[in-house]
Amino acid sequence: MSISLEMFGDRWSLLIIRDLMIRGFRTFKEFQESGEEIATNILADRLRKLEAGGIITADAEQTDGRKVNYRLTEKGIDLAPVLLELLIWGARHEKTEAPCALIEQMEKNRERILAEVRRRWRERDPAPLQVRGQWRWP
Amino acid sequence: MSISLEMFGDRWSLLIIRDLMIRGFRTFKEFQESGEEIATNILADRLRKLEAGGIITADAEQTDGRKVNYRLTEKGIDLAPVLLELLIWGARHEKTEAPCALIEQMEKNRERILAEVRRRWRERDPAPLQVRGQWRWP
DNA sequence: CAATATCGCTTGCATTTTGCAAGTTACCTT
DNA sequence: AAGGTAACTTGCAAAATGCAAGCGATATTG
Repeated sequence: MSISLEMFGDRWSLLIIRDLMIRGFRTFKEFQESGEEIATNILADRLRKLEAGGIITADAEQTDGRKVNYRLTEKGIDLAPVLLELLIWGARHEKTEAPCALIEQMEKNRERILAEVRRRWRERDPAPLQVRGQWRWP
Repeated sequence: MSISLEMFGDRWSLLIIRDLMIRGFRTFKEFQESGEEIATNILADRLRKLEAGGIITADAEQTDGRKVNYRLTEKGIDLAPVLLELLIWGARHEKTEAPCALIEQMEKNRERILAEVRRRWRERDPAPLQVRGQWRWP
């Protein structure tokens, strides 16, 4: 029962997936300016590898030929439960900013949050789940 | 909502955690000989960092002063849901060996498997995880 | 239409991390 | 006492990463 080292073996891939899934990122520039400080050569390399691994797709935008839209595939969006559990764990064990209510929220609403993430993906809704550092989930 | 790069930012930490949690590994030598081909200096470094991060403990064994027993802390065992979701995802998307039954097993028995993992941790049961003797985790 | 800006990269090189083989130290067995 | 074993450490080579600059294809502006 092995762990895919394709994304969990490096520092950036999972952050890219999270940003696609939760923050609603779509373009190279958004990743570049996200404050994560990822170098552009590494970003290009990781996007290439995630695409090769069937986790994201890269399509040129219609209205602007320079832009490329990156999106999660079904395989990619199926990582939502992993991400959610990871965020729950992080909130419980790694945060100092009173996260207790948040943890309860996330655990109680696990299925609802996952459903919402999947709905957004299906409908190509680009709005982030997270707004200005605050959770929008009721 | 950030992802802990302490373990998810490198190639080996998560494998070490999995081996502690599921395969029942306890000692340096077991990791060394697990077939993962991790270099001993890196292994020592990762064990040190996981300990510093509060995810594992390192205790000298009573009966043999050379041996060190590594175990997950509560913070560490709380990663079980993450691991399980990751294994489910891997089984669904990355395996060729007829995993359909296995996926169903894992998804249907999610809570039972987690309970079993936690029980073994609580009782310090070193046996690798099996589910009702039906199948093993290689 | 020409000049300029933007987007998604690539390139060259310095720095950091990793991998490999060979020790080293403390402890255990005979 | 001699030899083996467990858990490391060390030195050096190889690979991955980070950084700054540049490049080609659009798009926008004047």
